[in-house]
Amino acid sequence: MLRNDYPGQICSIARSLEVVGERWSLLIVRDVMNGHRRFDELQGSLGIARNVLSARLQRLVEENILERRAYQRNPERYEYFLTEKGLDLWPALVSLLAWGDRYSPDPNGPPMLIVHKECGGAVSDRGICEQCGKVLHARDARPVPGPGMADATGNAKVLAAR
Amino acid sequence: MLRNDYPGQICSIARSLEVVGERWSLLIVRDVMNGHRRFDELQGSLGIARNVLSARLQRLVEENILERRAYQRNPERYEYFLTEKGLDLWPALVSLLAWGDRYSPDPNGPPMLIVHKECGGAVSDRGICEQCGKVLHARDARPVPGPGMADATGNAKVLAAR
DNA sequence: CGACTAGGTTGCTTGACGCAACCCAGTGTG
DNA sequence: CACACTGGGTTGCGTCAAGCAACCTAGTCG
Repeated sequence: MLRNDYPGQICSIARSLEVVGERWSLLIVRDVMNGHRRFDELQGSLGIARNVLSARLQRLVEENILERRAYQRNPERYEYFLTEKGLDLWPALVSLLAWGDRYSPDPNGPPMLIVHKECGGAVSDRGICEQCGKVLHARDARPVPGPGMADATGNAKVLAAR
Repeated sequence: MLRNDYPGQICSIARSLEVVGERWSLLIVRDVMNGHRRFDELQGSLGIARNVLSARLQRLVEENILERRAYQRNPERYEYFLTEKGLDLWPALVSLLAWGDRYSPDPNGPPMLIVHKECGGAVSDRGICEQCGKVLHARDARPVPGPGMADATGNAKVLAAR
């Protein structure tokens, strides 16, 4: 993927991409938002090489996008959680999702939908509830499998189980 | 940077990133939005290697995000323009811009601001005019150099001239 | 005649990614 | 007691993409 620097660019987009523009980074953030919190779970869901996943997680933790917490001792085992900074990537992910749905449509319909937890309304490309009109944030919404989601993928199972 | 495939991912975010997640791609789209339309201009502004820029432009044209048009003959010289598909990446770029401004702040303030052409209002992270409340699209807004923009960069000059 | 411009292409080197194998501590299983 | 399994990684190796500099082509300018 990307190297993580864009020398000479004086632009907040470039600065954002230095952090989350590396190959896999945004997909890791998306997966953690969808409830995948452990190393093996992420590795299986993404199909990413283990050494690369390890490097990305370290970077995302350093950048304060993820937080690594032990969920047991002896032996220590870890989970990754999104920080506020990580959760605030939600609008960008929603935009990319909407763009992908519009321009690379699945014949069966979108594989993933995002709905407003409070009222169940669909979420627009701007992260706004189309039913109640509220401007939403990561915690206000929830992914649900859409009509295009294949039957037996890991993602589908996890999403359906939530 | 990124390779351009995420095998096994059934997700519109992954599909979007297969197209625009490659290193430099989104920055090229941003630059074209900001009025850089020619090969050498893009190369200078971005500091990207010429062979890589050539490959990216070809891919973006293939994907119907950019359009290549001759602006003269003898010899033929070309410019690149955004298609509707390319223009529709604007909300995602605005989100990333806002995220970068919030979490990697420039001590002097944001280097680039986006304003609503019609009323001059600032544009929010959702691409909404904070003054008149309208949901905006690429053509409704315009970048202006912010307080953090250094004095003599190529970007600054171009932006100031618009 | 030589230099310059615009828009690339070619060749070489470096570094990131993918893959498989291995490691380690603790927990079952026969 | 030996053995396998789990979770969370690390190591080594080969390949492919990115960075850099040089070159190419068609036409214009001095």
